[in-house]
Amino acid sequence: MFKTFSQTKIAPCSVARYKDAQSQRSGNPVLAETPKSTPVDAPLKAAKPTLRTIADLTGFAVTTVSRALSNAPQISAETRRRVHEVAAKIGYLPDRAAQRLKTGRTNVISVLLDPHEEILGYGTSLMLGIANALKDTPYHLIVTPSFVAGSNVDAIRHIVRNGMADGIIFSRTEPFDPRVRLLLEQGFAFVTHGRTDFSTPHPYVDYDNFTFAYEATKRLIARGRSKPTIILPPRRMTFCQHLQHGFMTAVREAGVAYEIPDDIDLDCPVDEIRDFVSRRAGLTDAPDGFVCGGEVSALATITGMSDRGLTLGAEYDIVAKQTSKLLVNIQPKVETIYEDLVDTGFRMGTTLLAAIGGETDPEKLQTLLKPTIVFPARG
Amino acid sequence: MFKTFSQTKIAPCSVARYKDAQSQRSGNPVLAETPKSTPVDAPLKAAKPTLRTIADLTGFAVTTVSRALSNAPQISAETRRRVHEVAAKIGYLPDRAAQRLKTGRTNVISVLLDPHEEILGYGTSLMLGIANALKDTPYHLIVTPSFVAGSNVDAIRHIVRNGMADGIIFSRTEPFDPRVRLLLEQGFAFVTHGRTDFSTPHPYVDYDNFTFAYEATKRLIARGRSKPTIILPPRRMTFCQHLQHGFMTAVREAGVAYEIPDDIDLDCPVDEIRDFVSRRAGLTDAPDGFVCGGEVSALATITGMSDRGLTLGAEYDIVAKQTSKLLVNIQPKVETIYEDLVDTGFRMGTTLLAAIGGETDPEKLQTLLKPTIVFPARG
DNA sequence: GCCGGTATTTATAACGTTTTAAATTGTTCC
DNA sequence: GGAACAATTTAAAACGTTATAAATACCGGC
Repeated sequence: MFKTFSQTKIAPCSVARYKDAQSQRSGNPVLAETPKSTPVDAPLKAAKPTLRTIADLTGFAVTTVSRALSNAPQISAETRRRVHEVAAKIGYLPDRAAQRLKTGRTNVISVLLDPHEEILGYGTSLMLGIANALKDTPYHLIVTPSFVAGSNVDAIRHIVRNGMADGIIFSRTEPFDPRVRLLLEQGFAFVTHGRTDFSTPHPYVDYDNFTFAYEATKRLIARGRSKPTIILPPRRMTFCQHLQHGFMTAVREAGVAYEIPDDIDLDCPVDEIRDFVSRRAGLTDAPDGFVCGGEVSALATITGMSDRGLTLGAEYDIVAKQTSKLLVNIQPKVETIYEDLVDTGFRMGTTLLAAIGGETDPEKLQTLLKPTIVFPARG
Repeated sequence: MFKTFSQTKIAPCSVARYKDAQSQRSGNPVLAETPKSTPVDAPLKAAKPTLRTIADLTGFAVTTVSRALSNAPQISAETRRRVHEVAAKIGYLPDRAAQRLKTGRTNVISVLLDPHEEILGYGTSLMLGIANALKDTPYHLIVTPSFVAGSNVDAIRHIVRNGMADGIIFSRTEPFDPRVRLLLEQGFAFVTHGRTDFSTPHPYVDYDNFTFAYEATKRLIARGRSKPTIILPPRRMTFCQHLQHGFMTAVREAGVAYEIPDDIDLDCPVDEIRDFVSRRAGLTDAPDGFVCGGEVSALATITGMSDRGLTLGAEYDIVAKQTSKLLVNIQPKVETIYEDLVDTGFRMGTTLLAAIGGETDPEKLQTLLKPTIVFPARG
């Protein structure tokens, strides 16, 4: 089970001749200079096959080959078969640049990266899901960071203005999000993580935060907590209202006391949340149940309460939104409701592809993911 | 400080006519149909200016304009000035597709995304940094996920084979990483986060994990801990050896007992680490000092120890690598040494650009980032 | 006023694809 | 045997840029 290592010598990465990283692309039609060449990876950079190559190989004209590959109707079945066969054999892949130049389609999806998404792999999970949806399509995923948090409308304007992508994905929407307004006005394909209050419908994938907050709060009350509270995201974001609404509904139904902290939110630095919770716990009428919109705030809450000598499960309970394996494995006493961000990304990807493909039915472009509630047996 | 909200009605996103997300790109030379048009964002999708536009406007030939914009030497100063002026005025931006088609350069950097990077914003921080380095260049950042963990050599082969990018960025290198071998063989520009043991040098940005582990271990010993241990990454990765080496050096120098768990690593699920720590703490001769390579493993360790009734700072200490604000703010008693991943990404970006630009001096393409040690005064 | 030479500009072709329009082949029918 | 027509295939042009090679303007010197 345990092993003692002898002190191993780390060979320093010796610095000798340095392989020129350039010198590619000299249109050598045969094989391009094979470098050291382990036999395995030798013939990689062979002459890149084009439509012309297939045309020469089959005897058809370039136009015919192009048509055959795009399965145009006027090509005979036999021709189509033969062309596809040869294309597959020589590993033909259409040149993105040429296609883009000719058609104006970029085959690019742009995902806007908010600095806030740095935390806890939110952005990464979403991207993984999106990439999964794009897997067997010609689409590439390019990430466009907005260096100024919140307002990446300039980045969007740039993408639209210069045709940098066929579609845009972004998160953290506000009720009258200027990004959504801009994209609707320009008729540019996009999908958001989160809804808006615009009267014109637009593609989105959202998590049902109302239900999350409602069920979470109910659970706290069912466990006998008499004063629930909720740590909300910044007020300007749409899903803040959904959370609040769900929380309030459960609270009203049960007729219990409650509290909504006003000067703290999920975007606050972790220590501020921790200190707030700790401070509040020291005053009278402190809450004994927490709905946490994220795992980090849940951890901050636990620490803050623990600073007052209060223990989770004994003096108070937490129900948190779970988006990774972090929280539940570290502190199993926190109850959670799961939001699958990889799946969310996947759905955003397919939704955007549908929108780009011309789908206009809002039914098919709007997804509200219901949380599945699986609380452990009452402990 | 606390505020009670009245139960707000959430207006459901009404579903009416749905704006066609397509119907772009009809080569309207003037302004393209202005949709609803808030006066602000109206003239966005104007006819995209090309070299031809500038040529017509200035009276020069297209070739001359191209040359002037690329600051070719044989263009007269006055011409260059005039062309730049007009280009700026009409907001000219060269067409990426045309440039790529003609030159073969893609102006694309590909970052490989390992599923393991999902945790704790590792990937996102790196990308943010890279994007920052690419900010004022024509380069775009495309993310290429490898769906099978660890071996994304196929993804790389695809990129190289089909000229999908000008350079590649990836992490988690192994001493004789097949990805590095492939790219060196093909003479393709890349930069890694982490070193290898190949005799041919290659561009990298790495964190000095030897020093990290050495200093962390020394700190534990200085605090009076008599049996340090270290939770290492998977053995196959290069930086595992660096960590181990640093740990062992400190241990040998001090002549203290130590222990290296063999069947647990940083990639293990959090609960496995927690359970392992807890189990071990229940046996004899348990370690009383932990060097943790990541924040998550540190949290797992705290919980595991806490399950045995052992408290951080009292019965044991932890020194962990810190890559976010999470850990220190949640549990300030953990001492940390910081690794700035955004900065790392930034350096990887500039390094790769240098490599693509033809730089071959290993001195300029290899960076080893020294941790700055700032431990609080002994408490 | 013409020469050689340099400085500057230009026309033309090409990158690999798709689109438009035209050409070729095959078939049926009188 | 050819007209009319459908089924296939094809040639040529275009997307916006850069590279090659050629043209033109400018200049001093004689």
